[in-house]
Amino acid sequence: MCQEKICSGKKPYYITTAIAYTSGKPHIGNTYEIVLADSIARFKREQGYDVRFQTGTDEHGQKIEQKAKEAGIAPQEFVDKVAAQIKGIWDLMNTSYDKFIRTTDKDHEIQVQKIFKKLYDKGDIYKGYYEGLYCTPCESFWTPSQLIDGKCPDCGREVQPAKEEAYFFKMSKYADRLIEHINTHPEFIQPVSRKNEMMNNFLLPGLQDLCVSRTSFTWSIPVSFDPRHVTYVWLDALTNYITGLGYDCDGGHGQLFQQYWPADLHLIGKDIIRFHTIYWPIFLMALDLPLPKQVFGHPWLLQGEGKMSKSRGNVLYADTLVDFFGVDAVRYFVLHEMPFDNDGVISWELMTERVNSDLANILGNLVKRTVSMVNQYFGGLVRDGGVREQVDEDLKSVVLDSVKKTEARMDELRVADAIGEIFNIFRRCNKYIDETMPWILAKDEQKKERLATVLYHLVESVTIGASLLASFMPETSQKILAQLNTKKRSLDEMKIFGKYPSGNKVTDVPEILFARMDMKKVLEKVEAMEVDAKKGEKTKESGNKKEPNKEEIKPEITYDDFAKLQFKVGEIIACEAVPKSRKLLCSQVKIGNQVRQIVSGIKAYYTPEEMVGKKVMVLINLKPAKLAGVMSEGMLLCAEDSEGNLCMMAPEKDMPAGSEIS
RNA sequence: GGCGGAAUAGCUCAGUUGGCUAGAGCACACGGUUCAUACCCGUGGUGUCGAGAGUUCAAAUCUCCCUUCCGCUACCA
Repeated sequence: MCQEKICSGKKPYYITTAIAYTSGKPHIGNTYEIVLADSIARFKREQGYDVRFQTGTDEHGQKIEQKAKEAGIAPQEFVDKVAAQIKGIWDLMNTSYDKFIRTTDKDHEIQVQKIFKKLYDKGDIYKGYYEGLYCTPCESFWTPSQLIDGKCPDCGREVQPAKEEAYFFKMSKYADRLIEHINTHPEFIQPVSRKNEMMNNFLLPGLQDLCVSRTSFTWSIPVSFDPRHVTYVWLDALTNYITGLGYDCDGGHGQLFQQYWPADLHLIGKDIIRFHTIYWPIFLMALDLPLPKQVFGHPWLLQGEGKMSKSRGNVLYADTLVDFFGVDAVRYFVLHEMPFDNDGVISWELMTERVNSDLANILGNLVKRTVSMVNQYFGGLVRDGGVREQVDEDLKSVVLDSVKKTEARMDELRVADAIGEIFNIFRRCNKYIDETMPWILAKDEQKKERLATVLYHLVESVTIGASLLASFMPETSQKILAQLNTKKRSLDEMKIFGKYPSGNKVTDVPEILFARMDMKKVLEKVEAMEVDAKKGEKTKESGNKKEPNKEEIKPEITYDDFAKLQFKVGEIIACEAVPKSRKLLCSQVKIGNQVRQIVSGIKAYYTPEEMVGKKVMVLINLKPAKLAGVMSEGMLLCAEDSEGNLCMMAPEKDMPAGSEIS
């Protein structure tokens, strides 16, 4: 422990989220991470750590360059807008970050250039050639494994083998050190199951060198000594964790860096574990810096039915949910619904259920009935009457035990479980009311002191529960404590039962914390909202540019490009649903004298029966592919309207199956 | 194809080194209660613990095999 840390009397705790990519508005799944990080950061503060909490945005890259172009604005203007939007959502979610870094921040860019140069001078970065399969319209390289059906995963077009000059980082040089580190620090990669994946798939078979520069786009940080090249994603993005602390490659870092590096926790999504547990530690080794203590790859929050797609207009955004349910309800949901290492699911139904059963019923109702009784029986005065019974001991032990367990769960980063422990307090309180039956006690003047004691214990328990809740639902915690006319307890103060000042007066106007919601009404409103959204989108389309995402404009092609496609008239002679798939129909299509099997995603619009006998337009030279395990040898062409309704393309007059279309 | 994980109540999942009638939350049904937001409390499960075989006095838990699903990864088309 260093001098400063002892002086400030607090141990430092540096937590980061991944930086969000500024390609568009983050949905609720992206928002989950910042809320999770926030609850951990807040709890660490409660535990007395000197917390630094950093988040931010990743703003470079080809995709952003393209999006900006589509929107007809400069990349900087584009990322300024999106970054502001992201920050707005982080703020809406009431997250307590200390630093919001942007990779377009000047000081970050300068350091990235210096780091690049330093690693080059050191010999860890060298110039070579990037070989891969190139998609010209997308200006992107792909590895064979990234291709989808042999085509560009972005646009679905053919790719060509190509070569591009690029700088590479010698990953293999540090591999042994990293393997050693991972083996001697079992806590480094969380959840541990990911450790094996990294070891078996990357480290043990031998690391490939990593491409760290590109020449195919310009919206990134130029390589200082070779300006044709710009820095390619990871060296730029990952270093935010140190540049955000004022790291200086030349050694002139300020106090922040000395105080908080190495990070205690990088909180990231499970999709980027590899970059944080392999490339990032190796970069740090190359820079002679200590490694972060822990990387936690959290699971994802998925939307029910797995169809979070913008075109369907059903993507859930944090601000929409907040409008409906309130900030703390959304915070509660995402934190509670996400187990440690399984993906969670969110939907309007689940969200409503959770709000009703946990927040309105168990918590809100408890606070209301408690405050109401204190008002009704004692004019709002909370007083310890000193008449104890056995049941009080049980309440007390559950409350105190929950405090300990909450802390234990948080130390393991099991946030969902920690919240569960807190709600145990509230559940126990409701039961306590039933056991002690204050309304019966109230009828007997001689039981008055017992009644006072019961209510005192209740108020005390709710005070502790509400204090514990502060890291997860800050506003609600405050509201409850305000109603009880008391202050938030410190963690140590929560470990003692009976600190609520006897004789204190609670509010005489108890407020409903969470209103129960009618599921039907919620769903009706949601439906209305979605219809509105679609209308809005239509008017946007017909009116001005604004939302350029909808109308995809493909680059011009030559006649030769077109001539590659071969279309014929096909007749559906048999058709059946593909088992185990929601959308697919499998058709036998007669084309000339051959019959082909073609799978299409049209089940929602056509029944197998009505397909039979139709003459349709078929793309016949598409490479066969397996869809849902069924071979498909071609494509039935359809028109699709803005709401996603499909219609088969058919010859306008009857033509024999097999007729060539051109 | 390789490595790893999972399969337990209608749903989401607990189940530590094999050991008393296999649990929790939600949902559902019934009962109680009225301080409270039709709320809270209690009671209720004939669940082949994915199938099969084995080890054992005893297996959801260990071994083998099969099936299905998931993650990471590779490759073929």
